[in-house]
Formats: sequence, structure tokens, C-alpha cells
Amino acid sequence: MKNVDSTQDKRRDILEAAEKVFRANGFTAAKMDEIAELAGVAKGTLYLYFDSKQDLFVSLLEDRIWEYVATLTKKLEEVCSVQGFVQTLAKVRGQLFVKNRWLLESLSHSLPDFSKEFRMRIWNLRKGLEEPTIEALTRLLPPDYPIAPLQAAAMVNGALDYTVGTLILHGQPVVLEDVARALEYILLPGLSQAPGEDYSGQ
Amino acid sequence: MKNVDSTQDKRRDILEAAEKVFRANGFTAAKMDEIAELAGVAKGTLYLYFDSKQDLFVSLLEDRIWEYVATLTKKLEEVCSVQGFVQTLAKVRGQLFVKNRWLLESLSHSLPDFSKEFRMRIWNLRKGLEEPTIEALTRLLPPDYPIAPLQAAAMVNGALDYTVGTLILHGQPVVLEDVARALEYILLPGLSQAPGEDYSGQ
Amino acid sequence: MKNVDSTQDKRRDILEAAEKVFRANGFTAAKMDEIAELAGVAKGTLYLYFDSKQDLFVSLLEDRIWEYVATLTKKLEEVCSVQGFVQTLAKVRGQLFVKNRWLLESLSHSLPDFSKEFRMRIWNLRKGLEEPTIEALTRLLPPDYPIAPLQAAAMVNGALDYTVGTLILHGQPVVLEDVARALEYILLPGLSQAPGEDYSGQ
Amino acid sequence: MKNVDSTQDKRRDILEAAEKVFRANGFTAAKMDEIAELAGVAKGTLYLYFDSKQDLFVSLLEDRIWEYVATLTKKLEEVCSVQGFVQTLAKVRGQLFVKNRWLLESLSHSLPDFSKEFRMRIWNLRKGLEEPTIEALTRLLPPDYPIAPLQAAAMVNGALDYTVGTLILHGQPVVLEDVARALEYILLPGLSQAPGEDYSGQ
DNA sequence: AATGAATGAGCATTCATTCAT
DNA sequence: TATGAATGAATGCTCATTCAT
Repeated sequence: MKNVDSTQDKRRDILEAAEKVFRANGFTAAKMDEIAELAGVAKGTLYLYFDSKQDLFVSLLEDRIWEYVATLTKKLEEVCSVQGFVQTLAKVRGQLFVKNRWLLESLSHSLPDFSKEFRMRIWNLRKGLEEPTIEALTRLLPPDYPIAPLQAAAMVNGALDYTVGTLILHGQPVVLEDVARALEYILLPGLSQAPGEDYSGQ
Repeated sequence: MKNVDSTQDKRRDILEAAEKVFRANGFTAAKMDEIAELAGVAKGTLYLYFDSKQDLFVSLLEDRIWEYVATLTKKLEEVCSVQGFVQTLAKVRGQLFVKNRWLLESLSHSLPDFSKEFRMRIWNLRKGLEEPTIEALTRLLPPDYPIAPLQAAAMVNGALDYTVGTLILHGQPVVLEDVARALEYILLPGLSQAPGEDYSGQ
Repeated sequence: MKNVDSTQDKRRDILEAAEKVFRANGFTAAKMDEIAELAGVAKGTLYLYFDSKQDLFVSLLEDRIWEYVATLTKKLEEVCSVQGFVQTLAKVRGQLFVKNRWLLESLSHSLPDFSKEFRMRIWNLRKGLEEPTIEALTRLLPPDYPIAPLQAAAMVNGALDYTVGTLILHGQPVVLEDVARALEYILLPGLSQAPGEDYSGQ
Repeated sequence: MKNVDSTQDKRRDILEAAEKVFRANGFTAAKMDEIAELAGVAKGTLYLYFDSKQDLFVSLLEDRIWEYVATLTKKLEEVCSVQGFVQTLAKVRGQLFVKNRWLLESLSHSLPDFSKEFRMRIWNLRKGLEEPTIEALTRLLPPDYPIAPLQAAAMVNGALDYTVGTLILHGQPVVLEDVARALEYILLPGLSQAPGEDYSGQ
């Protein structure tokens, strides 16, 4: 009992320390020494829980992403309109982005020297990250909607992430409600129109 | 004169070599030795033209981005409708993304250990990259459009980049015409509607 | 009683595991973890029976060498001619060499970082290994034989070991009877001749 | 000119430092830092001249062994009797052994973790080391001598090395003339006898 | 301006040993 | 006695940068 708990505790401590250090420095510049010190364990202990720096990094991504995916999936299952979808997405994914921008950006970056196994794990994460959005859109968009859910999801997610990223870049406060409103204003008409409709404003 | 030309030639040779090596390996894994060899100069010569590896990297980004910004600015100046804007953007920025994905991703990634000066130069690039889009939208959107051009631009650019990135990730062919069409279908209604209009599909 | 037996059993298990691992990897590359696992005990238990990796290694050598020395001593005591000596030696020591080449080579190799105490123990082993040969030759050679038994023994042992080693190196099968015959052919005349005899072939 | 010389000088300096350090500590315990310091160069410089610690080690063996092989080959070519052969061998190989005992022992030891390439290079050295002896014996022994030169050479070399090693082990002075005499006394009769001869002293 | 040999700080990983249980 | 989780010192190798020529 105690052993299992203490083992899980230590693993969690290490992941938390790793998150801070990776976030602050990026993968390459992060130092295992610093992670160990921050986690309050000896350097060698890191290797009892993770095979390598790469494994630690990807395990961290997995831990955080799967947790987020589960949350988002649950929230989106309760949604029954495209509008609700956009609002929920903006809130949940936007929050993730604000808190873990580096994490999402790490995913879309090919890390140096990563072995095939790790590239595969990252690839799975990237795909998994889109799953809830794709699923929700598949359910909510009209069956004859002319854009594939994969692409529609990419556009919504891209618009959301990039907007939040831009606000951060420009030092402006990120108010997710405002972002949600803008997202609705720009995307909802296109997502809501019937396939045959003339969408051009002319 | 001759000296200036030869100097410029060598600088260009180095930038071209650097582009290939950085693209193939990313910043950290790229080696100055390889760049020098590919450029046909001695290792020490690199330091006659650039202060450091970081300087070479950022100079390369600047060189390529400003060139692209000039092109896009010119193309967008000829555009006189939101629809034309979306089509032109998809073509020009989409092309850049397909060819220089690593370049754009480098911009949005916090490079490890980069000094403040370099972070600033990269920040300028990121802002400059959005300029033409913002400018065009400022001109083309109705004056009372409720979304700030900065955010609108972010959404269009994000939707475009993320869609192309997703296609690449899934190993699907990137046909920019199709991407442009999907972009139009989803974004144009929202970008074209009058401010007071009821956009919700209900 | 029971305790003693069980203790002896465990000690023997560890030595057997250690033999396999040391033989396969050599001293430095052998890992205590692997030895413990193969012996079916916990890593810490090794240190209840042996002070250190070095102690385990040298204890193993001692265990095996003294056992071999006892065997050879007994066999050589029954021998009553130089020819019988050569034959018996080729058979017994040759066998040891074929089966435990690494063991003999370990003895003649200065192990890295071994402390003085351990070097001494190894030195004793090396000397002990020659004892039976020296004793037998002292008994069998004519009292006025001009070569000291120590040197004569060294020559016989060296010729034997090196020949077997060479055969192994060249991937040739080691037939100890053949080796014994060659050894006899080359060494016996010299070992058998009376001191004053003219041994040169001229 | 100067560059080539200075390059050769530095390579030689490194080899000399490596010899001292490897001799004193063995391969595994030897530290590249110490070699660099002793050679008076920076650690990185070692890697300009040798690919790795293993490469440095094997290159050193090669350098020393080939030099010795050339010397021995030349000396043995002038020899025209088995007796002369034994004397010359004792002098030249004995000298090598006294000075570079660790070197010869390194050869007959399977170094830990050595890659196939390096094992091959060491194997070639071991074979090359026997070449001059085999060649000389092939020339000097009667054509119908019943022992293959390879085995005869192994016996002579083994007897010689082991004798010298034993003297060193026992702390006795190594007088090569005495060793040569003992070697002659014991080996010459066997090496000189005609094939049909009865060699047993009985 | 150009070279390229030399530098040396920096770092992930291993593994014998310990000690609380 | 026995365990095995935790330790942390130890080390080969890389590569951006310098500088004598």
C-alpha cells in the first residue's frame, strides 16, 4: 500500500519538476540535474522511473495530454449545438493553451534526435489531441456538410490556438469569453450554413 | 564593388547552406561544421559573416521572412474583396508553410537559451509575419466589423496553418486550392456578414 | 546446522551465478544486478556474503582455482615419469584452460583498480596454480637437472596454455590428446636428457 | 611541412601519454582526461587524432606491435639454425615482454564492450605477432617435422612469455641470456630431432 | 579576408553500494 | 537474514567558438 502510494507520489513529483524545467527551457536546454533537484530526488532516481530524458519528456506530454483529452471529451459529449461546441472548446482548449502553451507547441515540433518509438508516441498524442473535436463535429455538423470533420476541426483548433497565441505574443490579456465570442462570430456562420446555401456576402 | 559582390555571394552561400542544415536537423542538432562544409567555406569564415550560431539562425529567418512578407504584401494590395483575400492568402502563405514549415514553427517555438536580443528579433518577425494579413483585413472588413483585425487575422492564419499542418501530419496530399475552398466555406460567411446580422444558424 | 547449510547453499548459488556473468562479460562489464538476479537473491544480499564486487570476483577465482589445484595435485602425485607428467598435465590443465580460459586470463591480467589486498590474493592464486607442476617436476627431474623447476614448470605450462589458446584463436578444434603428443614431442627430449648430454642436433 | 611534422608530433605525444596511462591502469580504468593532460593537449584534441578511447587503445597496440613485428622479422631472417632462432627470439621477444608485458596481455584479453571492428583489429594483431616465429620455424624445421609450425611457434612463444612472466611475478631478475639458455636446453632437443628418432630418454 | 587546429565547458547515463524496513 | 529503492560520484564525448598563421 504505502509503497505503491509513495512510488506514485515520487513519480508525480518528478513529472511536476520536469514540467517546470521543460517549460522554462525547452527539451534540449533542460537539464536532468535540475529536474532531479527540483523534484527532491537524486539524479539516479529519475532513471528508476523513466528510461531516459526523452522518455521523461514524452511521458510528461502523455500524462498531461491524455488528462486534458479526457476532460474535453466529457465536456463535449454534453454539447448539442455547434454554438455550444465552439464555446466549450474555447473555454477548455483555450485554458489548456494558456496554461500549457509550450506543451502544445512541443507536440507540433519535431524534437531533435528523437527515435522512431518516441516520434510515434508524439504522433499518437497529436492525433489524440484532435479526436474530441473531430468526434464532436462529426456528430454536430449536418451529415452532408461539405468539409471533412478533420479539416473543420483543424480550422477551429488552429483559429483558437493562434488567436490565443497572438494575444499572448502581443502582451494583451487573454479573456477566453471574448475569444469565444470572436470565434463564434467568425466561424459559426460557416459551420452552421446548409451545404447548398450561398455563403458569399455578395 | 567586386569585393562587395563576392562578400554578398559568400553570405548568400552560407545562408543557403544554413537553411538546408537547419531545416533538416532543427536549430540545436544543426552543426556549424556541416553548414561550413556545405557552404564551401572554412568553419572560421562563418564567424566573419555572423556573430554566432544564433545570429546565423535568426538572420536566416529574417532573410526568408522579410522576403515572404514583401511578396505577400504586394499580392494582397491587389486584392479587393474578402474572398480574394482568403484565396490569395491560402495560396501564398500555404505555399510558404508547405515549403518552410520548420521556419514558421521555429518562430512560434521558444528557442532554448536564446538571449533577449534574439528573442526580440524573433518577436519582430512573428509580428511582421502577420502585418500583411492585418493590413488587408483592416482595409477589406467593414469599418464597424466587431472583431479586431489582429484577431481576425490570427484566426484566418491559424486556421490555414493548422489545416495544412494537419494534412501533412496525416500524410494526406496538400492541395492548396482545396484548402482555399474549405477556408472560404467556413470563414467567409463570418468575415462577410454585416455586424448586426444574426449569424447563428438557428 | 540447517542455517549453515542454507547459508552455504546461497553462497554457492551466488558463486555460480557470478561465474556465468563474469565469464560472459569480464570483470568490469559484469553487473551485480545481473548476478543477483541469476542467483535468485536481492542485490543487497550479495553484500551479506561478499564485501564487494572485487571480493566476489576474487573469491570466485579462489574457489575455482583451489579446487583445480587439489585435483591436479592428486593426479600428479600418481605420476612417476616425465612423460606421464606431460600427459597428465596436458589433460587436466588443458581441460581447465578450455573450460575456464577467462579465469586463467583474469589471473594473468592486472585487473583495473584492484586494491593491494586483492592484488595479493590474486598473486597467491597465480603462485598456487604453478605449485603442483613445480612439485611434480622437482620430484621427477634428475636431481642435477640444470634448469630450476620453477622455470621448467613455467615453460611447460606456458607452452601448453599458449598452444591451446592459439588453437582457440584460430578456430581450430582443441584435441587434448594431440596437444599432449605435440608437447611430448617437443618438450620431452629436453626434459629427459641427462645434464651433460649434448642436446644440440648438430 | 611544418604542419605535417607538428601533427605527427602531437599524435606521437598522445600515443606516448596513452601508453603510460593504459599501462598503469588498464583500458577501463584509464581516463581520457589523464591522457590529455599527460600529453599536454586539451581533451577535445584527442578526438581530432583518434575516434574514441577504443580507437586510441587499439591504435596504440597496432603502433607498438607492428614496429616490434618488423624488428623481429628482420632479425629472424638472418637466422639459419633452430638454435639461433631460439636465441634471437628470446632476446627480441623477451625484451618486448619485459618492457610491454601489459601490451601483450592486453592482446590476449577480450576487452569489454569492444565492437566487432576493434575485435578484428586486435585479432589481426595477435596473428601478426606470431607470423615471424611461424615463418622462421617453417624455414628452419625439417620439412617432415611432425608438428605444425603454428603449434611449434605457440609452444616456443608460450614457454618464453610464461617464463619471463613467472620471473617477474616472483620478483626475480630477468636475465634474458639465462632464459635463452634454459629455453635452448629444454626446447632445442625436441625441435632438432629427426622425425623418426626415439625422443624418450628411456 | 580566410583558414582549420585547438580548446574545454557541459551533460546524460551507469552502477556499486547503502540502509530503512 | 533479506530486501530493493535510493543514491551520487564518475566519465566519454560533442561542438560552438577562438586565434595564430
